Amino acid sequence: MTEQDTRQKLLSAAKSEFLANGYKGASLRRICANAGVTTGALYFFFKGKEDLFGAIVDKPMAQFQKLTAESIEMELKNPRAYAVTEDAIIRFLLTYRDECILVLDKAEGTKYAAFRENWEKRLENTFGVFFEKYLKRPADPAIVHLIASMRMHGYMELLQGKYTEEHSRKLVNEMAVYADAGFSALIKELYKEM
Amino acid sequence: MTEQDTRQKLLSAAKSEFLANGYKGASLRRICANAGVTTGALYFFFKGKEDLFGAIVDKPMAQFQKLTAESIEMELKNPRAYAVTEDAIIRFLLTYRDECILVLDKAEGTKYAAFRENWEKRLENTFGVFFEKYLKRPADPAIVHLIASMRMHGYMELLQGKYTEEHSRKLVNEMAVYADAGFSALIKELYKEM
Amino acid sequence: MTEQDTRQKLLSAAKSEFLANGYKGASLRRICANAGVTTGALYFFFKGKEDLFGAIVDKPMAQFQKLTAESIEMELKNPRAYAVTEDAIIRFLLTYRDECILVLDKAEGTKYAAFRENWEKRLENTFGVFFEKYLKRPADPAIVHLIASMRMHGYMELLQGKYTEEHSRKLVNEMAVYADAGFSALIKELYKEM
Amino acid sequence: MTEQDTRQKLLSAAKSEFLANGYKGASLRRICANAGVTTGALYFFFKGKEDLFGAIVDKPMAQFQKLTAESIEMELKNPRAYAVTEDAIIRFLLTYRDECILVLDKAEGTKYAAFRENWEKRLENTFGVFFEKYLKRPADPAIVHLIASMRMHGYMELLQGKYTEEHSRKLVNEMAVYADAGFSALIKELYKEM
DNA sequence: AATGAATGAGGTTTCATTCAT
DNA sequence: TATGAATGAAACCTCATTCAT
Repeated sequence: MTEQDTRQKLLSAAKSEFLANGYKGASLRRICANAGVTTGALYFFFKGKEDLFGAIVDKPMAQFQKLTAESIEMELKNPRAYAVTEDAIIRFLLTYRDECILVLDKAEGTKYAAFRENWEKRLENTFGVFFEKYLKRPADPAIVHLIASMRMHGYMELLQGKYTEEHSRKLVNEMAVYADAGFSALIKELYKEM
Repeated sequence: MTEQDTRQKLLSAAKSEFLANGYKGASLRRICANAGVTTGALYFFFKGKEDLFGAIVDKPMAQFQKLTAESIEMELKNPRAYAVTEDAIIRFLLTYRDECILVLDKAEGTKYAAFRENWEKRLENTFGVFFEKYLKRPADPAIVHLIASMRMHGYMELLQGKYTEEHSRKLVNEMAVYADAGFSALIKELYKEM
Repeated sequence: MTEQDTRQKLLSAAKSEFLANGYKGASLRRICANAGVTTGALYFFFKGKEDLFGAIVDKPMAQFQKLTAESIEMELKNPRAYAVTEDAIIRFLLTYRDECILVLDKAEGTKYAAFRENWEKRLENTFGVFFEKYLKRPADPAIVHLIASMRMHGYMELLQGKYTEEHSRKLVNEMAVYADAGFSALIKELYKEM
Repeated sequence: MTEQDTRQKLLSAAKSEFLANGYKGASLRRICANAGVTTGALYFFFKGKEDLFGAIVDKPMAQFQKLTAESIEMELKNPRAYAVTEDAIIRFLLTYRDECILVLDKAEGTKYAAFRENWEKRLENTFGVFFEKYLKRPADPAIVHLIASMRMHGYMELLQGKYTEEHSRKLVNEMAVYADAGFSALIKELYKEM
C-alpha cells in the first residue's frame, strides 16, 4: 500500500464517520478501524481530530470563502449579479456536497462551528439590503433573519437529498420562484402595515 | 435547601446542558456539578440519562401529540381548519419553547429521535395534497419535501430566536404570507412546465 | 402497617433477594423496593447488609450449631448414633430450608462464608474415623474429602429441589443406601491395594 | 516489558480474579491493577469483560464440547464405551483445570452460565437410562438427579483439590468403585419397593 | 418508625492522544 | 510509514451507607 493510499483511506473513512456522527460524535477508533489501520497511523498523517477534519474540508472551504467574497463584492457593485453569483455558489455546493454538509451541519466543536452562522448572516445582510431598497426603510431584523435562514436551510436540504445535478438545478430554480414571489408578497404586506 | 430544590436544580441544569450540547453530547457530570450535587444524587431522582431527558419533555410532548392528532383529524374533515390548528400549534411551540427545541433539534439518541422527521413528513403529506389539488397531478416529491422542510425550519428558527409572543405571532403571519405567495407562484411555474 | 409488618416484609424480600443473587450480588435497593419501603427504613431495623443477612439466618444457625455439636458428642460416645443424629439434622435442614441454603450456598462475603466448609470438614472427620476403623489405617485424606463432599452436596441438592418432606426422607434413605454400599465397596477396594 | 507480556499478565490476573470472585464479582480495575496497567490498556487487548473471560476459556471449552459430543455418540453405539470416554474427559478436566472450574463454577453472567447444568442434564439422562435398564421401569427422576449431581460434584471437587494427575486418576477410579456399588445397591433397594 | 435526600466510591466502557520501535 | 501498546480522563451507572427530619 502506498503512502497516499493509507492517507486516502483515512480521509474517506473519516468523511463517512463525520457525516454520520458529526465532529464531536465521531470516533477516531472507528475511523481507523474502517480504514484498516491503527490509530498510530492516523497520527502520522494528521495532528489530531481537528486536523483530520480540516484535511477534508479546508481546501474546498478556502475556495468557498473566496467565492463568497467575490460574490459580495460583485453584488455590491451590481445587485443584478445575484443570479450569477448564486449560480456559482450552487455549482460549488453540488460539487463539494459532502464537504459542505460537514462544514455547515456537522462542524460543532471545530473552528468551522460558526461557519454556517456567518454565511447566514451575510445572506441576511444581502436580504436586508433588498428589503430596505423596496420598503424604503429597514425591515424587522427578525423577519429578515427568518427568510434568510429558511433559504439557507433550503440549500442544505438540497445537499442532503442526493439529487442529480440537473435535478438540483431545477429545484434551485423552483426555490427561487417560490422565494421571489414570497419576498414580493411580504414586501407588499409590510408596506401595508406602515 | 428546600424540598424540591435539588430536583428542580437538576432539571434546570439538565435543560441548559441538553440545549447547549444535545442529548448525546450532554454530560451528567456537568449537569450535577452545575446543580451542585454529586452524580449519585441524580440517580435518586431519575433512572438515568434518558429518564432525565424525559422528565423535561415527556409531559409537554404528550400534549403536543394530542394536539397534532386533533389537528390532522380536523384538517381531514375541513382543509380550511389549517389556519386554526396551526395557530394552536404555534401557541404550543411558544409556550413550551425549550422543550420543543429539545425534542425537535437535540433529541438524537432518545426515543424522540424521529419526532421531527415524523412531523415533517406529515407536513409534507399535507403540502403534497395541496400541490396535487392545484396542479391536478402529483408534484415532484423533492420540491414538496423542500418546501415543507423550509417551513419546518422557519418554525424552528422562530423558537430559537427568543421573541415575545406578540412578535412571534406577527412573524408567523408574515411567514404565512411569504409561503402562500411562494406556493402560488410555484404552482404557476410548475403548471407551465407541463 | 405495624412495625413488625415492615420488618417482616424486609426480611421476606431480603430472603428472596439473597437466595436469588447471593449475599454479594444482592442489592439492598431492590430489597427495599420489593418490600415497599425506602432504604432508610431498612437501616432503622438493621445495621447494614450483613446484619440483615444475620437477622434471617442467625437464629436457625445457632440452633444448627448446637445440633451438630450434640451430634458429634453423641457420635464420639457411640458411633451407632449416626443414624439418629443424621435424622435430626435432616429434619432441621428441611424445616429451615431457605436459611440453610443461604448459609451453605449464598453466604460468600458474610461471616458464614466458611460455614459449609467447616461442616464438611466435620463430616470429613467422621468419615475418616469410619475409614480408619474398617481399614485399620488412615485412608487417603483426598478420598475421604471427596466422599464427604459428595454427601454434603447430596444434602444441598435435596434442599434446592423443593420436594415434600416425605419425598425428601425417602431420598435421604436412598442416598444412605447408595452411600453405605459405596463405602463398603470402597473399603474392600482400598484393602486390596495394601 | 516484552511483547506479549501485558496481555499475558492481564489474562493471568483475570484468571485469578475470576476464580476468586466469579465472573460477576470480578473487578476489571483489580485485574488491571494486579497486571500493573491502567483499565484502558485492557480494552486494547479485549473487547470487554465477557471477551476477557472468553479469551481464557473459549478455546479449551470448544475442545471440550467436541469431546463430549464424541462421547455421547460413542456411548449411543456402545454403552461400554463409557469407561473410555470418561477417561478422556477426566484427562481433559485435569489438563485445563482452571478453565473448567471457571466455566463450571464461576460463569454466572456469561454465555457459559448454563454449561454445567447442561452437562449435568446429559449425565442425568445417561444415568436414567441405566436405571431404567436394570429396574425395568423409569426411576424417580429426583433420585436420578441426586446421584448424577453428586457425581458431577465429585468431578468438581477433584478439580478444586489440586492433586497430581496420577493421584487424580486413582481418585476417579475409587469414585467409580464407590458409585458402581452404590448404584447396584440402590437398584436392589428400589426393586424391593415395587 | 420511617422517609427522602445525598454521598462517595466503585463498576464497565470509550475516548483522544502519545510514543517507542 | 506505520504498528502496537498504553495512558488517563471522562462517560453512564449502581452500590451500601448516612443523616436530618
